[in-house]
Amino acid sequence: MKQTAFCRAELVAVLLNVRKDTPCVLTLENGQALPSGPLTMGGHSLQKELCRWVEQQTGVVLGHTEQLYTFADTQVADKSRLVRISYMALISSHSDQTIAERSIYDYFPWEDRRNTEAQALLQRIVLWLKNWAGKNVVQQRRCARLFGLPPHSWNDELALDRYELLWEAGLVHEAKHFEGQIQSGLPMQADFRRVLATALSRVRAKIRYTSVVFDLLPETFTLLQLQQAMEALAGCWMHKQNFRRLVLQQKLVEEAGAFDTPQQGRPAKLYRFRPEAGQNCYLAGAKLPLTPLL
Amino acid sequence: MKQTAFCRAELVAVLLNVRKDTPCVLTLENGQALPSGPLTMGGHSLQKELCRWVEQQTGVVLGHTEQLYTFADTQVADKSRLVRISYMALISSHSDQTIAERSIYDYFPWEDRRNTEAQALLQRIVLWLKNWAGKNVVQQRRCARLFGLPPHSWNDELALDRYELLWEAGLVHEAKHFEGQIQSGLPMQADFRRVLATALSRVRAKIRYTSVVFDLLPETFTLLQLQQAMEALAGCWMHKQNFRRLVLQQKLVEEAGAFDTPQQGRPAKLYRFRPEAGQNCYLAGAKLPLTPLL
DNA sequence: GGTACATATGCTCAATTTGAGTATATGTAC
DNA sequence: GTACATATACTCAAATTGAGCATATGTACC
Repeated sequence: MKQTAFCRAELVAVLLNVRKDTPCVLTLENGQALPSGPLTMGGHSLQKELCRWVEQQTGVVLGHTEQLYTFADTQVADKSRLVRISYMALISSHSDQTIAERSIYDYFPWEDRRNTEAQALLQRIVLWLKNWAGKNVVQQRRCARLFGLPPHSWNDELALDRYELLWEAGLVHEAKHFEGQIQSGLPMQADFRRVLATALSRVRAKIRYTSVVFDLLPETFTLLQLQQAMEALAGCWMHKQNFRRLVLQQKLVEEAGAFDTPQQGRPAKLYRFRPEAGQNCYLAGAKLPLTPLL
Repeated sequence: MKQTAFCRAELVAVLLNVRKDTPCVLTLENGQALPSGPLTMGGHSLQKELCRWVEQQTGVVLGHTEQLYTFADTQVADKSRLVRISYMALISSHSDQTIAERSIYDYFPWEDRRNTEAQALLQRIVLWLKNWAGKNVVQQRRCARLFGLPPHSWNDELALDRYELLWEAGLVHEAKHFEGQIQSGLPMQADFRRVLATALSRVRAKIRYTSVVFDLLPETFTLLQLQQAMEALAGCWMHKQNFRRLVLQQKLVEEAGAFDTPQQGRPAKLYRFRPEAGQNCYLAGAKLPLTPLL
């Protein structure tokens, strides 16, 4: 075994947020970077350190926080290692801090299946991939699985895998052999976009079987707001009545006793999350209660 | 922001394996440690580095490998940070390497709900916890949720959370204020047992909705073997006929054309995993097809 | 050959859960 | 009070699941 290596360590944060029907991320440097900073010495857990540090930097109070992934790049300059520990944190959308946020889908347009323009882009991507895969059956299958082609159906949780595939296929700016024909979302510095893709995959998986969506909502909310948050994150439409049934039957929420004050239409009841429901709610078994494709 | 901190970095590996009906882990130092070593310099990805390093050390070829969690302990000696990046890797049970393995349930006896002795232990743990929680409603609820008391049911995926709760309650040796009344599984050095608990939780979650179980099985296997691997990991019995139905209906496997040669009983067909099935199989929606509690 | 055993495999059926609607209620703006 | 927009209630067939019984096919031993 080789000698112990000293290296630098950094924390990277993906701060997520939902504004009405858009999932947002806090970015720096004109949308090209995620907040990050060196790991300091001291007796705190990484998680606590991150929270404190983000609060100092942005004034934002973090909700659910979770570690994503640790990358270890080799620095070209001195061949030393740079360890990047990435975290995802959810911010309640009621918090009125003005922070520079962008839609996650600015970076992954193909992930928003509610947007018809983006779906046209997806068509072009798929064509390119078909060409890229050529006669390689393994890659053909991979493309089919990841992009929901014929035998398969679209799986929103595979956002990270899709990004990695596009990277390999040279379809994103960060790729080594980028081929610039297709407008494939905003690029970011370093590995940041990959970290963001990791966060998207993770949060999409987690909203299904935990109560993390509620960390993105204000204290009280309507069922429509809840549904919109889910739709924003999952990037697809859901069946309204069935969604309500799912939520109410499981007693995940309780009435807050007040009503919404909408611009139009009948005011909706306000609800609040029932902490007794705990972490394990099935806000959608494995499949989301989708709306039928038009 | 403080100055950049240099720190040491280590890799830790949880190597998992299933022997008939027991989930095993490769350990060192008489079961007290997990294989670990310093992160070396060099241009490889962490994952590749880990694989190569484990192969060198143990001669074992790794199947599915995945990052678990990164811990950052503060060293007492010089106040520097030690970053530990932990990985879980699955080993096909056909590999005939003789490696020193222990049952995972030696470390977490309460997690094996197939074992009646262990369930007696669980009774005692729950009593202790009730006493520990006292009148603190939050902790009472937490205990109830994690240990499947009245309103809740047992959730095998919460192994990590349970370990953390026991740690806080001073019921495991590693805890700061350990109270040694209850024989609560073998202890390990440093954070290793926590890393192992992370792996257990992770693998239990993953076998439900991905094909990782197959990485633990030999090339061809019977449906019973598949079921036993699931049962070993989940720590509970499953309904045989319904399990078969689930697997066969989804076409996750194909007949290998040969038969098992058992000691007793009718020989079972051998199957092999169908790679076309891809990663996303629902080997159990959210709930496992359990056998009714006698 | 036949009996005991042990496991594999096939099949049934009621109870739930899901998918996709239709129908009705209750607010605002004009 | 009419148009609109959204909320909420309820229905019903299809699919999935939970639990079980029945039958098939092997070995070991008399």
